[in-house]
Amino acid sequence: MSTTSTPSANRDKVLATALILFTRKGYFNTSMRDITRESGVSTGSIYHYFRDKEGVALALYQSLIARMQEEFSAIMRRHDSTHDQCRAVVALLFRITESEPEVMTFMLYVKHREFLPEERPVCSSAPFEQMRAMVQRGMERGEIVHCDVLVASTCLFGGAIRMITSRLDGIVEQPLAHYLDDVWACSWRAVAAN
Amino acid sequence: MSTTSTPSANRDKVLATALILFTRKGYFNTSMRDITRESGVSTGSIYHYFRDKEGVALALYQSLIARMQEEFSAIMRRHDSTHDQCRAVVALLFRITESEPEVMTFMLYVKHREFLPEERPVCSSAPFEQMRAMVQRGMERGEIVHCDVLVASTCLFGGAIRMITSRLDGIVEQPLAHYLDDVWACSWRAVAAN
DNA sequence: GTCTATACGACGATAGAC
DNA sequence: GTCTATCGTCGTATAGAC
Repeated sequence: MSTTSTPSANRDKVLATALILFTRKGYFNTSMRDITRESGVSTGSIYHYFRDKEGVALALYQSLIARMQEEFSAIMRRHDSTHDQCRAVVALLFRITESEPEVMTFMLYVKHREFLPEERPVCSSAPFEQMRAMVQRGMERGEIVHCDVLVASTCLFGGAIRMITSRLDGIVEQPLAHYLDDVWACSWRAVAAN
Repeated sequence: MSTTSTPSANRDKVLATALILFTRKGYFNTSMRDITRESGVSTGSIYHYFRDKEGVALALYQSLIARMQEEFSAIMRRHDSTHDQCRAVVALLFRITESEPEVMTFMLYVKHREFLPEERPVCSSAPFEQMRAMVQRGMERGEIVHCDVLVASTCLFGGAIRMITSRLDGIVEQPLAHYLDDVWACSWRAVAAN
């Protein structure tokens, strides 16, 4: 019932392989030959589903952004206060970082601009706009100090996001769940009203 | 009086050109041909000074890290309290971001690991260790809440660093100086004792 | 839709004269 | 130290059979 009638196992296999290789070795260090070898799908088939190498990266990027957007929307429905919404976002990001590090790496850490020059930068993508919207709402409700929304949202999530990239870099030893309470305490204190 | 007797104008020209091109188009989108064309230095000369393309990137990376390290050391000498030291660091980073965006881009934003696999990630480089040392000291003095040093330093600087990357991405409209007071207020509140 | 074989261009790096 | 000319490799993408 999706727009493309046959989702095709091969197409998915290519995307899954690309996610692993792009995050492990980088986009430019991954050749189409690598993808054919690791996925077991032939060159011809790959070019049947995707225009070119960039097309593979684009499809991957958009599918991950869309997934994030849905998860964030679910959080916004599930929680009332800005405090609870934002904490749930951080908890979700921490959880994904541990269970699917490649997903997080590709979202936050891969320099899409170098191979997807047409695409908007991640930080202006839908999920990041949802994060800013939550903060905006919190300001209107008086939960968050009144100041520039961009500043507040950057400071609120900046620590957590840097914690994630540090973890992905191997600087942080323990699973992120171990730090969640402390990080959130600092983050919320940075912007909480009163 | 440096280790290499002749610093050579050509060598510097190559490094300056590489900084511009690597940050503007990315390392992999920049060919040695681009560097020869833009710098006006011939292929032969470049390979006289550097082992290979990676050698150019490495020399550039190390010179920028060294410069940062010196500037941070000067800050640590000039200020006493952790509060003042850390605020000076943020102010410095904001200033460099505006006056030499390529330097900041190359330091924070270029994925060195993809083309300098042997090098330690930026976050474990000397300047970042200096930042953690400042926080550690602040904790011992009672200026900063007692908690995991990594968490505190990540939360203290995370907002500012994300502000910088947002600015480099074009998300932030105003020069960073405009946000310095607000950002620092949030950042310090996140970790300040009492 | 899937495959193999291959064309073609671009790149990094070298050789060797000056 | 600097240059030009060139080599060999590799990677993307296509052609065309099944």
